[in-house]
Amino acid sequence: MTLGSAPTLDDVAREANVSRSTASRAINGGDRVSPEAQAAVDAAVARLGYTPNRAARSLVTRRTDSIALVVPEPDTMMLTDPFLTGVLRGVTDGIAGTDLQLVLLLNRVDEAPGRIARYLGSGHVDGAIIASAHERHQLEAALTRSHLPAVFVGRPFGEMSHHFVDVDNVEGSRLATQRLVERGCRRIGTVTGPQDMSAGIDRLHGFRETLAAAGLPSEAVAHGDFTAVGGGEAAARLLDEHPDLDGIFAASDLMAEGVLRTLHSRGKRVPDDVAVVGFDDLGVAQHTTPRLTTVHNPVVATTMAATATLLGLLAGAPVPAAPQIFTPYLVEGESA
Amino acid sequence: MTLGSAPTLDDVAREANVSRSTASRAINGGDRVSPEAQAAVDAAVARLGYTPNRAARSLVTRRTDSIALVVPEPDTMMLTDPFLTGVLRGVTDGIAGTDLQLVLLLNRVDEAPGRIARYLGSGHVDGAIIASAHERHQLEAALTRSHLPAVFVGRPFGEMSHHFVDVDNVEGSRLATQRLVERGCRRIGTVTGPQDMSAGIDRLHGFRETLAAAGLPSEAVAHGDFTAVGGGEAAARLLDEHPDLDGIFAASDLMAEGVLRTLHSRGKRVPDDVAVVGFDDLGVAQHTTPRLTTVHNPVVATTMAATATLLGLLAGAPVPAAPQIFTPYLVEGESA
DNA sequence: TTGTATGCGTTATCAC
DNA sequence: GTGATAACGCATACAA
Repeated sequence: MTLGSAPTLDDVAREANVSRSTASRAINGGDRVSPEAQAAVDAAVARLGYTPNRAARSLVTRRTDSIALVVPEPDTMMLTDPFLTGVLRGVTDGIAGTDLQLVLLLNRVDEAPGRIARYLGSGHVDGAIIASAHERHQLEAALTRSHLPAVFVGRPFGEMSHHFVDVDNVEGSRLATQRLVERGCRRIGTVTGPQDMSAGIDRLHGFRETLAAAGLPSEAVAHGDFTAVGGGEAAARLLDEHPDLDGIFAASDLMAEGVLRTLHSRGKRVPDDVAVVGFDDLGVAQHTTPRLTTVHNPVVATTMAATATLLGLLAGAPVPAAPQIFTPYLVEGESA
Repeated sequence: MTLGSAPTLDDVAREANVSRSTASRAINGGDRVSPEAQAAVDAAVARLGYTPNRAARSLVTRRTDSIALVVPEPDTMMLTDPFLTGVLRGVTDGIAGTDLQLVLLLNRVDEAPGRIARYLGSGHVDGAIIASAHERHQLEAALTRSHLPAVFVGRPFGEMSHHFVDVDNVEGSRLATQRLVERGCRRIGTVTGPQDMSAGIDRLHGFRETLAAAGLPSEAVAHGDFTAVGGGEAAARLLDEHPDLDGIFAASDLMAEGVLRTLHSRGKRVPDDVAVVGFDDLGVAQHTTPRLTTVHNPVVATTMAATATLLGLLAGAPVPAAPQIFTPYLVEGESA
């Protein structure tokens, strides 16, 4: 160990008066090492401030000890979505206690497609958590090809061969829509999420099913993009086509915020003229005027579960039989 | 190259009928390789789908080809700050075109301090971008000790030996405060950012200096934490102590949002009773009611500059003489 | 339980 | 311009 360079396993071994292999074993779990040797190595490690060289370890173990969090979201607006925050928090907490690195893979502005898929397929990470997947990104096929352990946060589109964890979006939108129905609304519309994302699709399904079951029409549908601005614009279109609307289900709180703004600017009182229910409960619902009635989406828990599944996969654990689906619940506000 | 395992440099060399050394040279810049050899190697690489093994390369080059983005923010609320979004975007765009990995280092909930400092000092990354640094994190000392190339987004506290890029916070808050003064406000207060962050400190300085220059008192100060909730609470305290306030400078738009909410709940009209100016212009300002007058904070540009500086450091470029300071500007809204 | 020997895939050195 | 060959730091099969 020359001055200035980091201590190596050899330095530790020398310091502890054992062989390199014994030092290695002591450091990695302590299997087949005498208590004395273990103590000597531990002491040497502490004294030298030794940290294993990740590259060298990777080279022989053929693992990188890092996982990727993929957010293939091309829209800058989307990044401000508290959803990403929750995902970040979930993954971060999920790998706490492990020595896994988190490599963040965001879509770059104006970049050619395929970079992320290529990266994932190139063995740079041991596994991946995929959030906010759009159908057009075609990550699923690439993932299938590369055999990289991966878990989706939110149901993927294609063959159900991918692992995923999700919130029950159909049930959530059912809760939201049912609330409007029970409140007495009879002309109910919805501002949907993107229809190339499973969350957007599922929440529209729940909406339609609930209204059908209640014997109410469900043709008042405007598509949003999970942003506040997009939600406001969708609400404007909705009101133009259906001026008599008395209830709106917005498929995300961010969009609901835009809906409230549009309603306000058109002089509609909430909830008296038009009742509104959102979806997510990730912080914005408490800050709207009036406070938003919404459906709680346990993003952090969902993402932590996804991370746990991925860790299991990496450890060679038996494959879970079915995806974990988390249950949403209604959160009282003043808007419906 | 056995089936299922990734192709190695040896495979490429064999396929191209050259030695491993030549293949390596051809792949890394093509210095001292004949055009024929280069072409043969390129073809082989394409045919095999070869990607260099990062661990092996790291081991010999002693570089990891990855940089860390450090957000030592313990408060969950803070993560939702659009500031982080901008930083993320800036770093991501800043390393576009390189093959650098982005390793995200977030503070974990309830974690013992020092993990991030240890990680940075352990040679796992080639460099680091530090955002949202609080004084108590003591990253600066650790960074100085480890000699890890690092660039702060936002001025650090201690010795000025660290590289950093910043927005001119003093000038920004001067613009904001001056706007209130010119509008006719005479009893002006501020909701500050955390006083253990340079942005929080500097914005308070600009506020005080401007009022002093205008011959106005500046004792109406309440400390916030850069969150909407904290801003609202600070505004409440401010109004309790100074009921006659006719202008408030909030040191961030998120806090300004809380300020507006508090003013609304107390029946104060904005801007007629109390004018409000924020700071950041990262998306929330356009969505408040009324639309917020604020100061544009070029976070993405700032962070991209920080990333560029770091890349220069890694490339052994001459150290920039002085930190880059970006200039903020006022953005018209309806609140002041 | 311990140590010896080997190889992981790459770049760098140095003869040719 | 090219190709052997030696590290880089670590984990592990195998012998002791």
